[in-house]
Amino acid sequence: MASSRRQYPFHLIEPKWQQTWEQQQAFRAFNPGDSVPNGHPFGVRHDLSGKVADRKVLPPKFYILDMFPYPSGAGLHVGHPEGYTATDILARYRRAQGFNVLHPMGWDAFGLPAEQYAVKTGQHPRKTTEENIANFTRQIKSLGFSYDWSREIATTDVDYFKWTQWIFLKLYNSWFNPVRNKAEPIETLEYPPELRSAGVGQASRLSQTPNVSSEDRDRRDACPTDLEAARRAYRDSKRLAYKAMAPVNWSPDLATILSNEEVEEWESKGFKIERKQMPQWMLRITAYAEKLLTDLDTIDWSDSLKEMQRNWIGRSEGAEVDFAIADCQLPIADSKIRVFTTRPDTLFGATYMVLSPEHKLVPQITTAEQKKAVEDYQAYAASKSDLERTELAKEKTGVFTGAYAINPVNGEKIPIWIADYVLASYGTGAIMAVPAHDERDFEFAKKFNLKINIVVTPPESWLRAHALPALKTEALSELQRMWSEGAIDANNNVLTDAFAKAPAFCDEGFVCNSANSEISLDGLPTAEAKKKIAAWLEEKGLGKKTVNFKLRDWLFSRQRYWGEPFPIIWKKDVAGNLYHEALPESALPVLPPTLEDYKPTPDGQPPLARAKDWVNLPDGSMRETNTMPQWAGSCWYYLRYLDAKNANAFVGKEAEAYWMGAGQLNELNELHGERVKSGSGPHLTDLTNHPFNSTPGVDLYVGGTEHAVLHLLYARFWHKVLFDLGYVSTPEPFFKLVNQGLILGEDGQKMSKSRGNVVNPDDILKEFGADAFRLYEMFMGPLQDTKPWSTKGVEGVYRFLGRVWRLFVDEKAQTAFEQAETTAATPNQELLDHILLDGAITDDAATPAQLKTLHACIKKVTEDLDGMRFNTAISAMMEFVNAALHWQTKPLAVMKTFLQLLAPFAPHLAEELWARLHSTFGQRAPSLPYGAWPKFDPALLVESEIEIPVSVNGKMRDVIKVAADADNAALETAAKASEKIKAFIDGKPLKKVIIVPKKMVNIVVG
RNA sequence: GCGCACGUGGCGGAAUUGGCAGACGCGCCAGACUUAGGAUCUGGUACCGCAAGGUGUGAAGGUUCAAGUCCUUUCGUGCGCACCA
Repeated sequence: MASSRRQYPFHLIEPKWQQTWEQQQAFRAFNPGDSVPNGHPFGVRHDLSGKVADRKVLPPKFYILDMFPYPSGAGLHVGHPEGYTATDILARYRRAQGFNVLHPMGWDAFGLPAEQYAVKTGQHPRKTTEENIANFTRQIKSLGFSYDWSREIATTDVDYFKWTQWIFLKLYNSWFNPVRNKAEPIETLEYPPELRSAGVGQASRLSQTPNVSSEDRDRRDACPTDLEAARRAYRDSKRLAYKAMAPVNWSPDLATILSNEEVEEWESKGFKIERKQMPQWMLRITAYAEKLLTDLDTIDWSDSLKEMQRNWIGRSEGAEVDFAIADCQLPIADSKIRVFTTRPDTLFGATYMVLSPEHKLVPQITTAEQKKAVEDYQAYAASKSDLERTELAKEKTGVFTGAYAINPVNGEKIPIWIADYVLASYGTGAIMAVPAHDERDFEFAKKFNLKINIVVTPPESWLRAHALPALKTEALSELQRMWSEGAIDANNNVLTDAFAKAPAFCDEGFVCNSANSEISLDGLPTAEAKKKIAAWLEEKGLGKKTVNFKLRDWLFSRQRYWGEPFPIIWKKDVAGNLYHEALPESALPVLPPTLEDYKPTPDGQPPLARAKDWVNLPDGSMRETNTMPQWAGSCWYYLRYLDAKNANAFVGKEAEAYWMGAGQLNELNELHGERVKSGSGPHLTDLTNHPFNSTPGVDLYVGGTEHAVLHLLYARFWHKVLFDLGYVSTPEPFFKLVNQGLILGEDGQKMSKSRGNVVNPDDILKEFGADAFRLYEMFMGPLQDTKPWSTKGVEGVYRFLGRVWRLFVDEKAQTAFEQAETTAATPNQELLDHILLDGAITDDAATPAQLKTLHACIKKVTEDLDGMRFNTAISAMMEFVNAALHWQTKPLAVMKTFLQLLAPFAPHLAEELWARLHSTFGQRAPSLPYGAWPKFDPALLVESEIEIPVSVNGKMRDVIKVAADADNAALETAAKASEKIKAFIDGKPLKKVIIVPKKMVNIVVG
C-alpha cells in the first residue's frame, strides 16, 4: 500500500541509472597497463579513451575502502549503508576531482554460522554462503554505490584463498631476525654452534642457550634424536607460523578453539568456553609488538582507536630479576625463579613471592607437607575459566608451597606462594610481591598475614590524607619517619595502626629502607631508583631491564570445516616422530574435501579428519586437518582488490606500487604539473591537500569499531611481514581510518530483534528510495557518532529531494506523468518522458545574488567533504534549494553546477535531472560522475556591505551595516551612531573600544 | 579501578582559529490552497516576560574587552580495558 504520494519517481529513476552505470562499467578503476575502452567516461575525462593507461599517464590514485561484510543470513542492516554511503560519496567526490578512484567491495565469507547450518542440515556451507552473498549483493546494488564490481572478491573463492594459503607459506617459511628487526626467509636463520656440525645428542643443550626463551623450551616436547631433527626443531621454533602446545579457549559446544579476542563474543552468546592445553598453530605476532605500537604514530586513526590497540599490545618497561630458591635440591638451571616487575625500585620491599598455579616449578619446590594443599589449589584454579577468574576476583585466594626464595638485595628468606591472581601467560608467570606498594599484593598479604615492608615514602599530601589520622602528628618529618617505620615495627606479621588503616601507596615517591652493604637507594625518587637498581642487578648477573607485552601470539588454528585448509603435511622421521612440512607453492590451492557430515569426529578430531582419502596421501604423509580462522581472509583482502584477477601473484607488483604507493607527490607534480596548470587534470589544490608524501596504503578505510583490535591488528601484522619480505611497499596498510558510529533504534536502544526496533533497509528503500536512504544516513549526524534512527528524519530528507525535483520539473508535466503512471499496467521507465523541465530554467546569465548563493554552497560542500562532515554539507544544499525555489529565473549553468554538488549524495536523482537538463537544451550530456568538481570563486562571495555585531561590555546590542572595507575608525563611528548602542553608553565613561575588522565591535564603558 | 571520547532547545544536531549560540532537519503552533490531507506552500518556534528587557551550552570557580570554545575542580553519559605485576 502506498501510504502517501511519492515525492518524485525514484522507483523508475533509481533502477534506470543503476542499469546504465553497470552497462557502462562506469566505476571500473583502471590499473597501470589496462586498456581504457573507447568512450569510457574515465578515459574521456583523462584523455585516455581507447589508450593503454600506463603508469605515467594515469592520474593520481585514491583508494577508498569499506570493511567488507560477513554475508549473514539476516541480510544488510542499517549500519552497513552508513559507512558505505560515506565512502561512496567520497569516492564520487574524488572521482570528480580527477583522481583514479579505487572503491571495491567483497565478502568476508568464511564463518561459523554457515558451518553450523551445515552440521544441522547437511547443506554445504558454500551453498549457504553463496545464497547470502547473492542477497547482500542485491541489497548493496540497490543503493547505487559506485563500486568497481569487476574486482569483487569473496574470501571463500578458491582463487582467493589459494593466496591466503600462499601468504601462510610465507609466514611459515620466515623468521623474525632480531638483529635486523624484520622478518626474513627461514634460510637466513643460522643454527646455534652446537647444531652447526654433527653431534648427536647435543641438542639437549639447547635448553641452556641464553636467548632461547622458556616458551621455546616448552615447545620441544620430544628430545631430538639426531642432528637433522634437532635442526628442524630449532627452525620450527623460530618460524613466524609455528606449532605449539598452548593454553587454548576450547568450546565444547562449538567443538573448536577460539582466539583470545573471540572469547568474549561467543561467551556472551551463551557458549561454554574452557581453558585447555592443546597443540595449535600460532602466528608470532609478538615479534611485531614494538612495531605495531610505534607505527601507530605514523597513521591517521582516532585517538580512541589507537589507544585500544596500545592497550591490547600492552607494553610495559621493567626488569627481570632472579630469586634463588632457598635450600634448593634442584639442578642448577632450575634453582632460581625469574620474575618480571615494573617496580624494581621496590625490590627491598619484596617480602614474599607468588607463582601462577600453572608455573612449571610448582611441583618441584612444593614441600611434602604442602603437597596436598597445593595440588588441590591447582585443580581448583584449572576448573575456572578466565571469565570466572576475573568475576570471582573480589577475594584473593592462594596457598603456601612450603618453599622459600632469597631476596637478592637483602638475603631475606621469603615464602613462595601460588595464587591465581598471578597469570601464567604474562611476564614470567611469577612475581615478587611488594605488599606495601601494590594493591593486589597488599590485599593478599593482609588476608594471609604476610610481612609488609615499606620502601617508598609518599608525598606529603598523600601521607596527610591517608596516614595522619592514625599517626597523630602534624610535623612532616615526623610523619615520614613514623610512616617508614610503620611496617617494620610490625613484628613481621602484625600491622601498626597507622598502616592497617592506610591503603597501599602505589605511586611514585622517594625510596626508603632500601640499602645493603653494596648499594643504597634511600632518598632517590622512583625513576632514579629504577635505573640504579637495574644497573646493579645487571652488574651482579641477577637481572636485567626488559620490556613486556600483554600481546600474545595469535592462535591461528580452528577445528572447523569452513575455513582455509593449511598447506601443511605431516611426516614421520626415522625415529617415528611426527614433523610438519610445508607444501610447495605449486600444490596450492589446497581444497577442502567433500564431506557428508560436517561434525567433528567422535574422537574429537576436526571435521576434515573425516575425509580419510583426503588426509592420507599416497606417500604416507598426512594432511593437517585444522583450518585457518575467519580473520585470515580479511588480513589481506585490501591487497587482492588491487589486482583481483591476477592468477600469478597475490597482487601484481605494478598494481601494488600504484595503488598503495607512498611518496607520490613529487612524481605527480612532475607528471601532472602541466595538466594541472592547464586545468585538464586534477586541481593543484586537490593534489597538495592530499598528503601523498605521508600516505602509505589505503587512503581511507571506514568501518565499525568492533574491529579495533582484531582485524585491524592482524591485518597490520600480516602487512608488516609482507613489507619486510618485500612484497608490499608500505609498512602500514591503512593510512587513514574512520570508525562509523553505531546506529541505535528509534527508542535510543541498540537495535535488536528482541526489542522489535530493527529497521530493515529494504523497507526504507521501498518507501523512500535509495537516494533518500543514503542522504538520511549522512544527515543523521557526524559519521563517527552513535545516533538513534528516526524514520521521521528520513521523511525530512525525502521531502528535500522532492523539493529538488520540483525545483527542476514543470508542475503540469508532473501531473501528466502521475496520471500516466496510474493508468500504466506496469511501471516503466518510458513514463519518465512525460517529465518536462520547469520553464523558469533558462540559458540566461546568473545574477550576482544567484552566483553568491551557488558559490557559498560549493564552498561549504567542498570543505565539508574534505572534512567528512556530510551532515553539514547536506544542510548547505538544503539552504541552496530553499533559496533557489524562490528564484524567478533559474539559470541553466547554476542548476547544472548544483547537480554536480548533489551527485555524490543522491546520484540517481542528480543523473536523471542532469540528463533532462541537457536534452531539453539540445546538449549532449557529459558524464556526471566524471565531470570536473565545481570550484568556488571567492570573488563572488565578497560583499560590498556587511553586517557587524556591536556589543557593549561584551553583550550583543545591535547589528550595524557598514561597507565591507570600512576601517576601524569608520566602524567605531558607525557603532556609536546606533540609537540602540547610544542608549547603553550615553552618560557612561568610555573605557575601551575593541574592533576586530570585518567581525565585531565591542564598546567597554564604566 | 584505569584509559579514551563526550555533555548545547521537546528531538537529531550546527557554531573553521575565543567574536551575533541554536544553522539544517524533525516535531509542534498558526495560516494558505483544497471535497479531503499523513501532499504542497507561507509564517512562527531556546527559556521567562504584554513589552522594554532579563536568563541561558551538565554544575561551580577562573582567564579575557569577549568563553559552548581556553584553564581548574566537580557531576553525569558512552566506549574500551580490567588481578597484565
